[in-house]
Amino acid sequence: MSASVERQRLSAGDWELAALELIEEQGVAAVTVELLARRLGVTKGSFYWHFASRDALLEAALKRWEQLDTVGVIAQVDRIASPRERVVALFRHTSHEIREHVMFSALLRAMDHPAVQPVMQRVSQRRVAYLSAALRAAGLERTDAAHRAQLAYAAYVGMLQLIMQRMLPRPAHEDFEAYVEHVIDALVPPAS
Amino acid sequence: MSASVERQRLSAGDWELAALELIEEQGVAAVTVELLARRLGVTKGSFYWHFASRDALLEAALKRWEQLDTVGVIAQVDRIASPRERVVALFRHTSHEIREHVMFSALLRAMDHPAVQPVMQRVSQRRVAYLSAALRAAGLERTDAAHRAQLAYAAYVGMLQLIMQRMLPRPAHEDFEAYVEHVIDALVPPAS
DNA sequence: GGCTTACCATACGCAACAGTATGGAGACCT
DNA sequence: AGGTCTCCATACTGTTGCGTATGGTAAGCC
Repeated sequence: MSASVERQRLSAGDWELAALELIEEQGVAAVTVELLARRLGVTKGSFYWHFASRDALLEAALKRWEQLDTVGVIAQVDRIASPRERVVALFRHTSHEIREHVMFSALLRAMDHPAVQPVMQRVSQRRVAYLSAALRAAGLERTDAAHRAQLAYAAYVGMLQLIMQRMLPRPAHEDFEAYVEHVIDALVPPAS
Repeated sequence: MSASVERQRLSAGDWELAALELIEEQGVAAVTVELLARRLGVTKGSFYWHFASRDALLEAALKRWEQLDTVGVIAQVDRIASPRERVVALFRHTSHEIREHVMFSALLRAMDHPAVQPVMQRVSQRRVAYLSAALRAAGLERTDAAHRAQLAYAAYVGMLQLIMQRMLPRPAHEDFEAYVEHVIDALVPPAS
């Protein structure tokens, strides 16, 4: 089931990774100490040796996730020379990588939790700032780029919610492709 | 504090309204039987006379909310003759009414709950369908109108999340106004 | 004036979780 | 070989919140 099962002795990192897996599968609320312990084949006596509290685990796990996110998409797209193509590539890449969005959507549902909020805040502001800079490089002026970046990011977050939470029917593959092209057409400034 | 306080005998409707108030203030998770009873000046013995369970109350309250939502924005905007102006008015109205979004945002955070999901699904699909029809009347063809409606609604949902959950800094009034105009410019088709 | 109905109080049981106290077993040094 | 450190099991406490059982009281028939 999990890659980190079947070990005799655990480290704090093992608990963090198991927590991230569980968040991805069942959301933050499902991360209980005893369920995690069962999954790792130990009891909660072990957990409280590694962590002071459940919240301490969550913070550590989210810190780890934020680290991974920072070196994620941006690093891959950043080498594209043409500013406009860089933005387009960002949109397309975002639309096709499903896996990473599962985690993001799970965290989106847990914004109530005080440990989640600051992480999501930092991640979102970093992403919007990057997108805004890219749009400015692609020809928009400062405030337009900022507004367009917020609009695009809001559309991303919203569509993620709408589809993942089944508020809108999950579109067929080809229809979603057409939607993405529509979005690119509407939100990416034309080539200069 | 609440309008429904200071009554001797309660009806099921009083509990539903109190539940909606609580959801708006503190979210769905805060709706516990005993807290509600304290607010209404009674004990839980009363509650379980009116409702079979906490979930039954939630369903009844949400049903009531959905009713109110249906006759809400759409009815007010629908009388505007010009299709394009109707869409613009829809965008502007949505941007200025803050109060209603508080409830919507609270429900957005509770999509995990099985009673919330179908309500939000119906409401969202109804809104997207209306917006799509309006955009088509404003000159877009069928698939473009559908995609644009989804994009706009996703942007609404996403921006609501981003601001209400403090993932992005709450913009100054004038800056938000400029943002709304930017969105209208980007998403509403030009006058024919 | 008794009887029913509607609404509410009191006092439970129960399950889920967080967190604590304490001891034990193995690895590893010296 | 003895001691220490690390990791874990067991067995508790405490809280929160749902739901139930049962009795009480006021209002309205008859």
